[in-house]
Amino acid sequence: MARAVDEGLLAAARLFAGVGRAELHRIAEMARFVSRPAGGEFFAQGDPAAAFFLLIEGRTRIVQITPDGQQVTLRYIAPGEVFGAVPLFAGGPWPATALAVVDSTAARWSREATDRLTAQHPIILSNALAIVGERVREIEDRYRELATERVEQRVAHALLHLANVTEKSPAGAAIDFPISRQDIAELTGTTLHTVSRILSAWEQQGVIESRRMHVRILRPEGVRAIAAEARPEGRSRL
Amino acid sequence: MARAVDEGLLAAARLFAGVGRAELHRIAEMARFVSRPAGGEFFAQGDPAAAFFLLIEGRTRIVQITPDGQQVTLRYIAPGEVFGAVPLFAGGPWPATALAVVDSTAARWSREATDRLTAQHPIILSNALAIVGERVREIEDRYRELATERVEQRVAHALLHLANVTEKSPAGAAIDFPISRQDIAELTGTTLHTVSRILSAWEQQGVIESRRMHVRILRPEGVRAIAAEARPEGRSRL
DNA sequence: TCCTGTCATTGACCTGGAGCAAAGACCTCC
DNA sequence: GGAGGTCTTTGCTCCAGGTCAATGACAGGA
Repeated sequence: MARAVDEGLLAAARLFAGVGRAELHRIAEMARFVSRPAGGEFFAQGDPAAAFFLLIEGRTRIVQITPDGQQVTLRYIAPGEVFGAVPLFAGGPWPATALAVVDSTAARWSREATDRLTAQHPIILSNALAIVGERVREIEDRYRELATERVEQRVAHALLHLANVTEKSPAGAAIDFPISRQDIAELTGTTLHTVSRILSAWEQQGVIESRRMHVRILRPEGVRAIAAEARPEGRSRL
Repeated sequence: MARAVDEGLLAAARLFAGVGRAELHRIAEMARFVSRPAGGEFFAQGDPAAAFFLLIEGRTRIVQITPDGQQVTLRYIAPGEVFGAVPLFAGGPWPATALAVVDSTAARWSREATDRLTAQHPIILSNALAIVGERVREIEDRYRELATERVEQRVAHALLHLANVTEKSPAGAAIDFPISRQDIAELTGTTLHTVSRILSAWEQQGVIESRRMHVRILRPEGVRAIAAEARPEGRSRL
């Protein structure tokens, strides 16, 4: 069990950009460690927001649960990313639940620690603003996708994002954590059945490779083409 | 033509909460006025973000335009609300366009003015963080709606929001600016045809009253009932 | 008053993808 | 190895809502 935060990770985190090495050490000491097994939760929708987290290891997803039990995944968190900060700053209860996808460990700063942090290092406040601003942009993009694109395109976008496929990417990229059809459906606003059909089709075309709880992109440019696809006729048929 | 910002409005704006009266005066002087006729734009998607705005008068909407020309409305801005701030803090170009719905006037602070502002009044930074945080929450809620609710419910939610219907509301509430079926469609991720059919039905049931470019809610509780309406059965596991 | 442009309504049709159901394919633990 | 649980695949059906098309209702300008 880790006793001290890896300061390298802290230094790499955008939130702490501009903070000195020595200060970083003190900041690290203000954090508490929290570990959750796969499926466990760091915080639950409805509980009062009383801390923010920095994921150290593992993978976590932020999920909203509707009154009738449907789950909507807002985002996946990778190590080095901050989560839970928005509700802390905006006030009110957690609007969503943070679920560990695999065994995960996070550093946790309480509200009091956060207050001291921002008071002593105003730079953190502007960093946070930039980070949250970027989050707004991302979610707005996802909103636009959901409003205008067809399921197939949204799934393509999601896979590219989850597999960290960028402009300059290698030939193949795998999603490096277990993910089910259901998970992808909750992330793209569709059903596991539709996701299954889509992935089957793509696998037959050879653009991806997929086993249970696992997806690997074989031809990123193929997936990217589907994601960008405007509305060419007659290519449906899954 | 207004020469000086109404300081009352500034004082009321959350962004400046906690700033002294005298300081407020100085802040007001740092602003430039911008007026746009109905249909005009304050900034355009793709241009570099170089300022943030506070709407003084009128009504403005933030719209994203997709590569194939579809428009998606992200939000409507009422007087007293800040817009354009997120891209300014997050960096990069405007991710959307700000269109005046009716003749509108805004106060505009340049990037330089903003830098001075936040340097002199760190409180503004935390206010901004809270505001942006709330924006995240709103857009996430809209995202969840789009992913899980049917068109009719989304339109109901949109009308309630645009007409400022709250828990404790009067019997009837009108949307106090001109709005077309197309506008509502762009806000709810559907088509003007579907909106037209829905509004016609509601009008026949007497829950709303609607003329060209105009919608009035007659029975808020009726609209709210539609907004809350659970999906036809579908008891999920869990 | 008519003309023209914008907005709204409605009917008819079609389809993407949700819902349902049943049958594999794996995985883990006795 | 077998049993039971969890994923996945796939065929079939169905319908909400998108698309197409035509008509109607206003409004402002000349």
